[in-house]
Amino acid sequence: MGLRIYNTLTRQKEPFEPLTPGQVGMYACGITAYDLSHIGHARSALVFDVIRRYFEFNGYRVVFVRNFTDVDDKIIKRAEQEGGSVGEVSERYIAEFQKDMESLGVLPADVEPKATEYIPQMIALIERLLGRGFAYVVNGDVYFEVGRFPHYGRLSGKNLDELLAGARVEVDERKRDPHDFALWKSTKPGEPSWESPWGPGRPGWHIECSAMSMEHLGESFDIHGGGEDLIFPHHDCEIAQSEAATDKPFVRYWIHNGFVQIHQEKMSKSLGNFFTVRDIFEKSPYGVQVTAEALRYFLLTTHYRSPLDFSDDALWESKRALDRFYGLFQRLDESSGAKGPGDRLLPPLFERLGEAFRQAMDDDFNTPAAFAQLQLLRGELNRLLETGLSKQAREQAREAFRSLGQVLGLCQLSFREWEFGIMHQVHATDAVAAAVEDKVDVRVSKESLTDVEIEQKLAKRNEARRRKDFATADTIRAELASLGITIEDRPDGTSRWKR
RNA sequence: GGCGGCGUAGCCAAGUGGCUAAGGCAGAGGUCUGCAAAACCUUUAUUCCCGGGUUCGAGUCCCGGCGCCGCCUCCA
Repeated sequence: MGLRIYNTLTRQKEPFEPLTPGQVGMYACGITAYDLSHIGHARSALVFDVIRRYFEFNGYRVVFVRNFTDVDDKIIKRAEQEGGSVGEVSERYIAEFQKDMESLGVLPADVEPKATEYIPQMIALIERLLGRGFAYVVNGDVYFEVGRFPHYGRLSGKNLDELLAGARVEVDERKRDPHDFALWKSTKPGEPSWESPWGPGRPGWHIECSAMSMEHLGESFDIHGGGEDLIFPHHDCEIAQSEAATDKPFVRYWIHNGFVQIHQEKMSKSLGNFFTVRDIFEKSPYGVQVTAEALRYFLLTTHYRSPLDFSDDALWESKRALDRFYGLFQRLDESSGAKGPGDRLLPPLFERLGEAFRQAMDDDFNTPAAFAQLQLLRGELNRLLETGLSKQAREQAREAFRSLGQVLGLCQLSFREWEFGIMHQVHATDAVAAAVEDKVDVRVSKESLTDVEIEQKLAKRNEARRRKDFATADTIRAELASLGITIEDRPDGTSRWKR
């Protein structure tokens, strides 16, 4: 059936047909680098990361561009506050963003252009617009004249009359229409500026994405996306500028992700109700990889276009769901020497659930439905494990999760890297609060025993169990439990353990 | 005021005209176990915010309510 994508432009799902067979050009609006990224930024980055991974999973050659806005009012303001230069501020927060994305397992884009490195392209584009009569110059500023572009507002479904009716914009007397937007802003004292045919200044926000995307992907390309708040005015302005300049359709598929909310309210800097990605990692009682996977899982349990309510409880619920996967991976790793009566059932199982997984992802990247297939596969394998699977079959099973999980960036760790402990008895939020309050690093206490020491204690315990000395056995188990180590006894008298 | 979206079990969340409404988390009972843990089995929505309508048939389409959210200004 093939991939179908919900296109904001047409407000319906459409079959995906790339401009060039086998290739995909996609551009995602990245961050304005003036502060640490919050979970909302992470969601957006993750959504496009997964979309990109899924295209690659399907064998497309993808060119993925994600930009950085490194000059704008907020960065300038921040630089004034911090006493640094605009370049220092933006460089710092770009580095922080990249650090956060690496923690989260969001792959770097193929190109990560910065606005200030594309000034010549922007100037060229503005000149084109001036030459074609879509823009005008006023005292060193250049504005795009929205009235000249017949479809302005098509993406957001707005028209100029409606916009005016609800206008909350300050009317700038120099503009011919209140909705005309700046392509080039003349410099003010103390601000960074570049030379241009209209005097020193800096680019408007919208023009940078048009210039950078066309530079790397061409005047028409497949996919452009970002948070849903960018639909208007940002993306409508991009369409207007780009198409006015080229007379070509700018983008074929517009993809927008929904917001992260806190208590049913938009998470945003201006509302002050945000959690940074850094907060999550710092407060987490788990290591980076485990926290990242829990956060990824959480952010993908809701379809990308729906709002997603963030809470600690919901995040750690995702962690618990992942525990079940890694518990299975641990069992799959054990060499029991079983013959494997269930082996022949595996190929059709992988076939069926793998196909269902692809169908889910094909349906506008329906990650929640795709998760359901992985969970079904988990259940089936747990059952088959009881009937018996050969070592080879178990390796294939693990590989199936690795392969499908690759698309979502999940299930890639070894079970020894996963951390099961700590949250089993204690409520997640309490544990986090306790850890923060007591300044106790929970991870330290969990790692206070080496694998060898654990094995030694287990050997002592199982020796006691053989003597039916259950008091001693239970004492050892309690001791390990207090260190965040869980014991699971096997039927044959041996035991496995989890951190 | 204009535009758009959402309302499915205790919680999270798929499903957009047709077999018995996915899946997860949490809960309950059971199997296994010395006891646990894990896993497995059973169990949790005669019903999809409310009221009409279209249809042989609707959670799914239409109309009208109610509630919530977003955009219209920088914003992922």
